[in-house]
Amino acid sequence: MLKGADDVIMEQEDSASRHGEMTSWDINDIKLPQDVRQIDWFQEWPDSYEKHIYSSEDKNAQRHHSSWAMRNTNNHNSRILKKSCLGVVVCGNDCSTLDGRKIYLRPAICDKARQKQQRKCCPNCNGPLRLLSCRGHGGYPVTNFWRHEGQFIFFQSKGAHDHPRPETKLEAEARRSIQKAQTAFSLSSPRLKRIQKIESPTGAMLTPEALPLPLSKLDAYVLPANFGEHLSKSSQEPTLGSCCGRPPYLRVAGEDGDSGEADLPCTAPSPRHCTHPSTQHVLPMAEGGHDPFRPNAGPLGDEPSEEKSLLAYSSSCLPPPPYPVPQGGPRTMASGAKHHHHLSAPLRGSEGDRGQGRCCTGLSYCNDNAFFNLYPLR
DNA sequence: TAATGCGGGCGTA
DNA sequence: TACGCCCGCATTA
Repeated sequence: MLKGADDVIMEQEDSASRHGEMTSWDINDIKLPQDVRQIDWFQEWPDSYEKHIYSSEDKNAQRHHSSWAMRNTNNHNSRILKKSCLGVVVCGNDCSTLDGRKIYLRPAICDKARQKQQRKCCPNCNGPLRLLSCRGHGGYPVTNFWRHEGQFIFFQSKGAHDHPRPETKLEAEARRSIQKAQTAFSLSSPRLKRIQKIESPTGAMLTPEALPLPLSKLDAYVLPANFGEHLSKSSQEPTLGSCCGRPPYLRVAGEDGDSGEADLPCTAPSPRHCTHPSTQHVLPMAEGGHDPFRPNAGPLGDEPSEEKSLLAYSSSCLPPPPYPVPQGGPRTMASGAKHHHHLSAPLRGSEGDRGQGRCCTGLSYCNDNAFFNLYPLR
């Protein structure tokens, strides 16, 4: 079913790759070819030594997008934009989810944000996070070059990523959105506050009844429509949240004055495996390969609505193993992933941090991070 | 708040 | 000189 779509996409990619490989230009050439017969589909995961020519109308190309975490690098050449790969953020404990998947988070692009990110905990086991640097280009990070010339945008990558793929930008953004939404939710729901006040100190779970309304409201103005759709189905799936202590939505109002960004060290006892039941709810990205950049709109890739739709977010810690994997497309993922009132389910089953109080005490941001991982969307 | 782009500046090969 | 990298600033979402 999904396979067919993937095959088509793969063919498009192959075509794009072949086309790119056949080009003889170099990004540093004084003059780049202007007799381009065929522009390429936008490549979300360019790897190795690839060259592509995109339409200048291609929104993704215009924005110099990449699902790799690429940061701007000053090459003192205003004509050629250079970016270098930041690698991937992994769990310092090398933990695995129940189904054996590893944690591969997207490094924050902003230096400051990245430092902050590294002080946070593994969403799966609360262990320390570690930045796995990219060394795919002669020991240096893989570099991507972008150059706008006339109707085209020339892209060239140098080096082959020697690390797994991080979550995509949209996945990372979605995770943050969830965190914010969750924070707003916890701060704006008097009823929840009251319950939190009563329950949280003991680590006891909220009653499921306390959530539906605020949650649906949250979905309405924070999450994309289809995002809510994802969530809705999840309510039917049994989940337990006992691995990392209190679930994210149980943060006590005012617990961290910094909306969940407290800089507290990870206190997890280095579990090698976090057997959180819900980690089985893994988006089968490897199969479908969610790919918001896929050319479902053609080489122009001008799909703002598609881009904006945060549908089918997999758990941020659950990238598509084994990597690299074939890229899929929005269509392929649209059929899956529906989680929603799911949030209420763990409330019942979890023991909270009563028994593991030290696991995540005061680490609400860990739990925020864990949100997506514990309740991945399908 | 973070992503992104730009550009100055420094160190190294 | 090219390259990698750090930093600060401005803009944008």
